This record gives sequence, structure tokens and C-alpha cells, in this order.
Amino acid sequence: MANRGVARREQILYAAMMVFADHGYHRASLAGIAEQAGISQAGLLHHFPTKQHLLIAVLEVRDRLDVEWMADLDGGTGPRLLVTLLRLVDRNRRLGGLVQIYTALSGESVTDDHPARAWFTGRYERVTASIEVGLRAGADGLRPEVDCGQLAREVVAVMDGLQLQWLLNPEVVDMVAAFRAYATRLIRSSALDPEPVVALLATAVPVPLATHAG
Amino acid sequence: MANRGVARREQILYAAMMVFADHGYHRASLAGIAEQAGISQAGLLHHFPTKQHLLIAVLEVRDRLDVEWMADLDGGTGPRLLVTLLRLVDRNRRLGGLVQIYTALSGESVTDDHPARAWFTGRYERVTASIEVGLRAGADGLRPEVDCGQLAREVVAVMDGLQLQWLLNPEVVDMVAAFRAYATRLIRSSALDPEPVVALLATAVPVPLATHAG
DNA sequence: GTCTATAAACGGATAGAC
DNA sequence: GTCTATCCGTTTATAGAC
Repeated sequence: MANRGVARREQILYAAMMVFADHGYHRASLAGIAEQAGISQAGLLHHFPTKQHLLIAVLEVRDRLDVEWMADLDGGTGPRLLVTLLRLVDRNRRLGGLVQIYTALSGESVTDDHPARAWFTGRYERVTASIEVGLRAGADGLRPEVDCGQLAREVVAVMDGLQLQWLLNPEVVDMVAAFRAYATRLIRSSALDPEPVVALLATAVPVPLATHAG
Repeated sequence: MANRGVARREQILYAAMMVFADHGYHRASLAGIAEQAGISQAGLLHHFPTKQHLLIAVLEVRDRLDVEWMADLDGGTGPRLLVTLLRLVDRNRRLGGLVQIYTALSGESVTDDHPARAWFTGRYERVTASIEVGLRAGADGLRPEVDCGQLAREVVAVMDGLQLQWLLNPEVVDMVAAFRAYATRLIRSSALDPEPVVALLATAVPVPLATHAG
């Protein structure tokens, strides 16, 4: 029973994630989050003293999830890293609203003095650095003129940009297929003997439901 | 003097663009916009009856700018289209805060019932369709397996994703160089005789100031 | 830990004088 | 067309009882 308070915190965090996903940060109200969590607004503020504290706590959840992801990344380098990232894109598609939080918040955060801005800036540095390491480690077959740091940012950009289009229009945009095509072309244009990995890209994720507009 | 009212409108629109860029939509206040425009808040509402009307008007300015851009697009097809887009990325870098509006608003807009959501969804359809047409028109040298519609979304994704990273950390992220590298690789991997265009990509935009972290 | 009640501030929008 | 004054809803945060 000592962890009852902890359970409440998790409950509130989960509710906050859902409401932030639906409305972004500034339009989300503590009352709405509290209602979702089955607690009063004042009760919520007992666990998280301000709205900003709550936001930071939500972002820290993502940080913890990132640790798992980084572990995945260590499992693949060079071309195989792209297979891992394709799986990540597919996971994001299935998670749906939970990734919407971060797209919505990252867009919001480019405004001045947004409480999440420093967090996003730091997160991009960490993520792109991590991908850069993975690319460099498997760069045996890479063309010499490729800048791994720049390429890491490009890969992240493709994932983010596709995610934005998908969130706006999920019926039409198939971000898994689009990322698969991108990764396949990238490998073919950069590596010497990529065919085994290209085959893996084709099968790593179940064939999408072909929601692309006909 | 008959256009005095029109001038006032433009003045308010410009102020709104700046404040939306700084704070996003929901956190921007009419009082702040009015102050920036040198008018009272009630005076502002005489020209734009609600805050949402003002937002729509700002988006319509972008629509008009898009028309010019579309005209540019018609000037290039296939590989040459990417040169045009590289110039666009460079223009966005120089415009700075004015593009920040749309990154901030597009992120915000993925939340439910955001007043700009429909506009962004429609805009992506138009822009990607336009790029798709340009790609297809110059597809003589394109590999047959390339899906031009999907590739158009990918190109837009790269531009948006790089822009987000650049806005968060302009000192470190060089989105022009990153897009140039992407476009060069794309052409080399897709077209039969791309070298003339690749050379154009290298010179179409002045060499960036190499702000990339050392 | 959780609640009710309320403070204190800010938001968009309206009324009406000039 | 522009202003001052004001209404009214919403928001975060606090006070204090239980």
C-alpha cells in the first residue's frame, strides 16, 4: 500500500498524455486531465504542483521509453539500423495518439520560451547523435562522401515529416510504406552489397493495408 | 484614402503573423497582436470579428504566397524540380520567423478540432500533388519502381522535418546543406544521366556559412 | 491525500460613446 | 473606424476542512 501514491501518479500521467495528445499543451486544462484521471483538479495539483511540472513528467516518460529504443538501436548498425527504424515507424503507427503528443508538442515548442523547447532541442541532439553512431559503425559499404551526422538528421526528418502528414490525414498517408521506400533507396544508393538488408526491409514489417488513395 | 482600411488590415495581419510565430495560436492574445499593430484590441476586432477569422486570414496570406511558389514549380520537372525546392529551402532559412508560424501552427493543428487543421490537411494534399506532377513530368530517367506520389510526400517530409530541427537549433542544424545532400543522392539513385543537375544543385544556392558544429 | 470553495488573473467578445 | 469600459467564461493556483 506504500505504492498507492505511485499508482495515482501513473494514472494522472496517463490521463495527461491523452489530453495533451488531444489538445496540445496550452489548450489542455488541468480540470480536463483531472476528470480523465478520476480525481479533482486540486487533488491533481497535490501530485504535480504546477501544470509545467506535469508536462515535464510526461516528457520524462518518453525519455524512459527512449532508453528501450536506444537499446534496440545498439542491435543494428549501418543498413540494418534502417530496418530497426522501419519497425519503429510501424510501432508509432500502431501507438497512434501517443505519438501525436510529441508531434503536437514539438510543433508548439518552436515558439519562444515554451517550457518543452529545451527538452526537444536536447532530445534531437541525443537521437541524431545515436543514429549517427549507428550509421558510422556500419559504414563499411558507405560511399565516402556521405556525412553520417547530416544523414542522421535527414533520417529523423523523414520520420517526423511523414508522421505529421500521417497524423493530419491517416486515411491517405501510409508512412510505413513511404519510409520503407526511402530506406530501400537509401541503402541501394549508399552500400556496396545491400541486397540482403533490402530484402529484410521488405519483410520486417507486415505488408500495410494499402490505404493509399486509389 | 479609400485604401486606408486595407492598409490597416495588412498592418494587423503582419502583427498577427509575428505574434503567432512567437507564441503559436492558442497562446497568442488579441491584446498582444493589437499592441504590435498599434491599435486597441476592440479596434482590431472591428477588422477581424474573431480570433479565428484572423487566423484564417493569416493562412490565406500563405495561400497567396503558395501561388507564386507553384509558378516556380511549373518551371522545373523531374530532377530540376529538386533544384527549385533547394532554392525554396534556402528562402525559408532567410525568411526565418515567418516560416516558424507554419511549423508551429502545423504541429498545433494535429490536435482535435483545431481551427487550422482542415487548412493544413488540404494544403499538404495540394502541395504533394503539385510536386508529384512535377516529378512525373520529368520521370524519363526515373527507375520504374518509384512511386511519384509517395516520393512527393517524402520530399515534403524531409523539408518539414529539417525545418523543425533547424528552428529548434539553428546554430547546429544546416537545413540547406542537409537538403542539398538528400536531393543529390536522390537524383543519383533515380535518374539515368543526372550529373548536369547535380552540378546545378551544388551551385544553385550560395555555399552556406558552415555553422555545423565542429 | 483528497476534497470544496475561492482567489486572482487572463482570455475573447460586446456595448456604446465619439 | 477607433476608442474606453465592461461582461463573462475559463484557467491556474491556493486555503483550509475532512
